[in-house]
Amino acid sequence: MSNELSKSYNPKEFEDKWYQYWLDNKVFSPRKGDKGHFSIVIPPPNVTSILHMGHGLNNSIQDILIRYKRMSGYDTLWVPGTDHAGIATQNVVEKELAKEGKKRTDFTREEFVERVWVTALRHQKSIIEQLKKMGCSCDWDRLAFTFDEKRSDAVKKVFITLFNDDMIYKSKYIVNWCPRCGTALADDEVDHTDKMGKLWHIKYPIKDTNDFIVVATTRPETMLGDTAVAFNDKDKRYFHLRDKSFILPLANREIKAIFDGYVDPEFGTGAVKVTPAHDPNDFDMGKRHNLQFINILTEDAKMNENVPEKYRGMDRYECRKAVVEDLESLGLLVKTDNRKHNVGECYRCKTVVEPRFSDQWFVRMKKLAEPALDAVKSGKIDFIPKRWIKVYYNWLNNIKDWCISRQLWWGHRIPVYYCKSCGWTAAAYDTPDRCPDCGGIEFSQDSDVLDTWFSSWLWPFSTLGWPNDAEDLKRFYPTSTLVTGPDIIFFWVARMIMAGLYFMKDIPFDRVFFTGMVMDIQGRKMSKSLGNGIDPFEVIERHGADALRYTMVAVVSPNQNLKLGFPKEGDKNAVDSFEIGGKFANKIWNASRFILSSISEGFKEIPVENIKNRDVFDNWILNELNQLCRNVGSSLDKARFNDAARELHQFFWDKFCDWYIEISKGKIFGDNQTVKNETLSILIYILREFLKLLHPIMPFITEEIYQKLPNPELSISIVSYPQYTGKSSSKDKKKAVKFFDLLRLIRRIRAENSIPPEKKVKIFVKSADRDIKYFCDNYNKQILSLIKGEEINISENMDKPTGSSAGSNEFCEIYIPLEGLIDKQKELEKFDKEYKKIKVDFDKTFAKLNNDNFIKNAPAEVIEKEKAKLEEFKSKMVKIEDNIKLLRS
RNA sequence: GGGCGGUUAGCUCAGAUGGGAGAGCGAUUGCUUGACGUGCAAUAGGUCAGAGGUUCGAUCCCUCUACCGCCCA
Repeated sequence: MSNELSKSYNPKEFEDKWYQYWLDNKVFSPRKGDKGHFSIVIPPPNVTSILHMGHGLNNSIQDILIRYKRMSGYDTLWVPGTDHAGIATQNVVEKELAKEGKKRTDFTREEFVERVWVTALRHQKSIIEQLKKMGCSCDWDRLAFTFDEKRSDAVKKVFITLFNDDMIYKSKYIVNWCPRCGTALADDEVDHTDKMGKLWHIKYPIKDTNDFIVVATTRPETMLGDTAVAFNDKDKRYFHLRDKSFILPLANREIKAIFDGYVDPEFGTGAVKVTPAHDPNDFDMGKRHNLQFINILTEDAKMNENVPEKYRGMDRYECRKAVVEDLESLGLLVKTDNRKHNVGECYRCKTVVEPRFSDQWFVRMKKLAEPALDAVKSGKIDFIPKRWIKVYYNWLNNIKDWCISRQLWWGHRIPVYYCKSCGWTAAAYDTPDRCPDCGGIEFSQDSDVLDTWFSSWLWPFSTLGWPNDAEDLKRFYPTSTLVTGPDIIFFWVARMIMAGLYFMKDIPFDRVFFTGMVMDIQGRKMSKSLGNGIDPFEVIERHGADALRYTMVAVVSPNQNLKLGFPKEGDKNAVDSFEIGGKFANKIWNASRFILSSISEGFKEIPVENIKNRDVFDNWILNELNQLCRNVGSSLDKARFNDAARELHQFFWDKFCDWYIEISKGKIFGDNQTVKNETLSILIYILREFLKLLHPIMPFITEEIYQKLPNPELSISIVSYPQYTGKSSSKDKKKAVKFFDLLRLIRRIRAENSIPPEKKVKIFVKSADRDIKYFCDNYNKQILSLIKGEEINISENMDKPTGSSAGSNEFCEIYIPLEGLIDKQKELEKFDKEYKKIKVDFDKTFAKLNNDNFIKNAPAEVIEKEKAKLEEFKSKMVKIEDNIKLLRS
């Protein structure tokens, strides 16, 4: 038959083919249904480079949700897109230019931006290809970019609205400044790490005395910008200095003493130098005490004209060295300690940030934060895992205004215009025609651009057509689940909730699923500098996209980061985490191959409900499938992806392949044509339903096989997801398990006695159990083939044949005559060990049941269960005792 | 300094509402078994970090300690 599968699983042969097929048949387009909508907006990957493993995980999960909901009959939309990533992308291009020996400033702003566009679009193209390779079922007709025309309109609209609502203001403020990027950074764009540094203790002479005060600092060069020395306002030790001033060494300026609650009297001498233009705390004190703000650094962190001539033009670290040397030669350096202190670094380029006093734009956050807090507190938005809620609360409760201006070229230009004649300022879509104040006609636009997050916080509605009254907006907003990393809970998640509530008057999504972070096998973050990243596309190359997807979802746990290993070319010892998925795919492939190859010409599938003569195993596997439908569905509903993956794996491998297919062989290779057709029909049915259940996780292999089964529909992607029928019977389950236990017991005896496989053995079963007897009589052929037996005899009463090895379980005893091959001593040891093991359990249960308090307090059903356990242990023990007696006699 | 997580088999991790410790990988042993050696069968391996407490009963709840990680100042 033409429907046979090729000999081995080779995903390359069909993955691309099916993706194209899905596109051609518009499988990913929304379909109106009666179940309402389910929509996801992709966390837009940065166009700084191609995708990494974090994206692999994140997008696999989104696709699983989308495909699951699509099959479940929802009107489903997954909006794809990318992020222009202001600083990051500009940095990438600047690095490219540096390789050519050029700088950004060698170009005009327009030329440079043009150049960034080229890079951005190139990366966007790769990202889209990669998402397709992974099988992501995005609706590509709705592709968005945070910096495209539609999103730019949304950004302008939002800025202008907030500006007019007095929610945006411009102010001189001390911001985190990255001297390499030449721009301000938001608080959360600064990474803080503890680093070993030095604490210098410096003498500041007190004016008109021979006395001095000692201050300590980790950044001595900033002293050139000092404008005060501060003490705690309750520190009596220094009250006598209240009206004194100090001579600032090196600069020889006079600075005054201030008293402020901020100063910790326990720290050092209790005296602190104050540099209002270069330290955020000092900035606050400077404002409180009306100090002078002296900026001593240029934009690239060199000393400027406000320091003594000697130091001008020096880099901040060079200057630090010079200052320390000079202080030392003047005898003003008291001592130098080693000290751990906290250093802020630019999250994009790792340069140490410098607090800088400058003009910046801010959004007032308080008013936005409150409803955002309520949305989560009231449960309108749910977080998975829940613990992130606390982190979210904590941030919103301590919210600070958001610095949104960036001194970059790549980004949304701030839509603020200044009248060149009178300074009149307004936010507008385009350059105003005429100044309403002075009638002037010349304007300049603010040169700064907006923080990237100022466009991404609009993503859930800007992608659906806002600010237009778009159809998509009505149909898909609010979106359903957001899948993202907890590292951007402040940057992005919280702000999207604020923007949604402010502009749409509704939450942007009702559930946020936070993924774990992808780590290398040693538990370190994957990073370019460590070179420990795994390229998802190398994994696809080796194992296929299905294996990648399955593995990540199987390995992930809702609370935990995930560790993944993947050997580089030629490295044979390294762990390959993705084998899990590869092996599973291979198993599915081969089992399917077996089933398909058993279909002969002219076979007609019989609907399962029409098969009347189902046996114990048919009923058992159908019931297991029904349970599987329930478990997988509920796991996916709860976003417990690893549970779903495990359940599917267990069902298919341990139940379907190991038992059902094996047992069915006896039937499909038998003479009874009706039994053969019916069994094959059940095999096909189970396989097909399983493929549907698995499809959201492994879309390609499931489509490939599904299409080869009889009567496929257009695509497995759009058939209904199998549902739990509500009915389940455990009757045949108990019987089937009894059968499996019987075979396991026989196999164990064989294995323990190292009986060679070619040796066919006679088996004697002593049992009064009706089911056991039934199986021995009716499944003789299957049993003998599954355990390599010659014949099987069953009787309620029999003596143990001499020279036989024995084993027992709750329901039966098994004897296998071995004609003197058995080692009596070994046999005794085996029973002894087994007996001791059960005895421990027995004693525990026995003690429990003899504890009055237990009987008095424990629920009846628990007591019943314990009693049943006791009986079970007892019966096992008796059987083992009998065997021991026989051996000894 | 404040907060949040983690500590379960050699490794990676599961273990809803407390009631007989699990999976995958790895290890050991034996297998060209009518699809699969990316396989089959069997076996071994755990004071559930430590110490208290609550309870008839604790891997699970509470307190403290140790170590590891993350976030915020």
